[in-house]
Amino acid sequence: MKIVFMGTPDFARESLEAIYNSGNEILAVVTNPDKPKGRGMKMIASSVKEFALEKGLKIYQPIKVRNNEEFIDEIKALNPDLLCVVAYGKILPKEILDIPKYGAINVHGSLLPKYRGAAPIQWAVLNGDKVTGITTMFMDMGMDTGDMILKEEVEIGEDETTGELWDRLSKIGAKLLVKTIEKIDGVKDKESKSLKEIKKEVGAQKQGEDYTIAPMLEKEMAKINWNKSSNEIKNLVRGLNPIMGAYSFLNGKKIKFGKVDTVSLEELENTFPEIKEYECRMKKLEPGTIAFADNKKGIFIKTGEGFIKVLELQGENSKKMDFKNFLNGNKLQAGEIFE
RNA sequence: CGCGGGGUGGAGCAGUUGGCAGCUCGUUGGGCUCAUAACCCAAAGGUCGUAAGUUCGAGUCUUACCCCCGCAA
Repeated sequence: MKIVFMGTPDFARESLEAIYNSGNEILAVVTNPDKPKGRGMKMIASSVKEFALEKGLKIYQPIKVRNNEEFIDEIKALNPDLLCVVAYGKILPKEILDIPKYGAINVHGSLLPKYRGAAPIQWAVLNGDKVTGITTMFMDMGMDTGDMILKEEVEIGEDETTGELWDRLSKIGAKLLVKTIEKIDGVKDKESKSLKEIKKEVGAQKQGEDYTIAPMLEKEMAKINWNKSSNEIKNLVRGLNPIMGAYSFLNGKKIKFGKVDTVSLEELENTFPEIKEYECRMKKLEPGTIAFADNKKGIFIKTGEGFIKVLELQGENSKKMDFKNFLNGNKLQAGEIFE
């Protein structure tokens, strides 16, 4: 199969690499333009571009694709069999989706029709879902509304972060994409068939109507609301790690949380037997209050319902570290309150 | 030239108006203990990022350079 690949971040790179290694021919790679990024705002190439450069693949980096005749003509001239889109970052117009003979396919990081949209993986973790997955589909004009081809379920670990799940899904997505390509390639006499017939033979299924949307994450949501339950806070921390990072202020300083775990009052009493007599007082602590800061046992914070134990955190201008190291250099007092 | 922080014993940090280099943890040895990651005592370990300058004297002030990190995604 002669393929044009479109994608941008590391998530897409896995897929590109898998196609590259699968023996299919990559006619061109389309990725977002380099962006000023990082310290000093240096221009940084996307992960996909890096790989394409490494392998000497043809690269396009259009600033816009809609109404970009020149770009559209170039893709047309390549005469691709298939267009593979993985986290490209731009909405593609119909005239591009219609170019390839056997359609445009997409890898999406959820079990469609759940979590259509920009941040499916993040929302699965934020919502504390136990299961999510990968879906491949034929693209149409809607946002992740195309007919589904293959699906693979993935369990989400209780302590898994968005970053970890992201890594796993990018590999599964790559595998599934290659399988999907093989499936389309396996259709007999496909040259003489219409796209509609091919879809039918591949077994593409319409999505149900019970869809949900996973919109882009907003900056404000990263601030921890201590009145929420321990579980909700844990999901927030997991879901925003390592992107954005859930944070809170202590004495005017921003502290980001990398890893936390939920702790019930009972578990806290087992850890600190001496507090049994103060049980009432512990219950009355204002959410956000540091109940204990012990360099062996952890940092314990009261929430709206229960407590959380902080395992990994990051101070201002500092890097992420475990609570032990953090407490060596930063003095936290029980009774101090996060805002 | 996007904004900002920092380089001090193995780790995380403090170091005041320039005057013998400190804290917490870890490491090693010893003690206490039925026992311990707990407790007590002791020890080792730093040419304070590099180079130059100011000074009687610089971790601390000046200049240049190297390296690292945070914000933003």
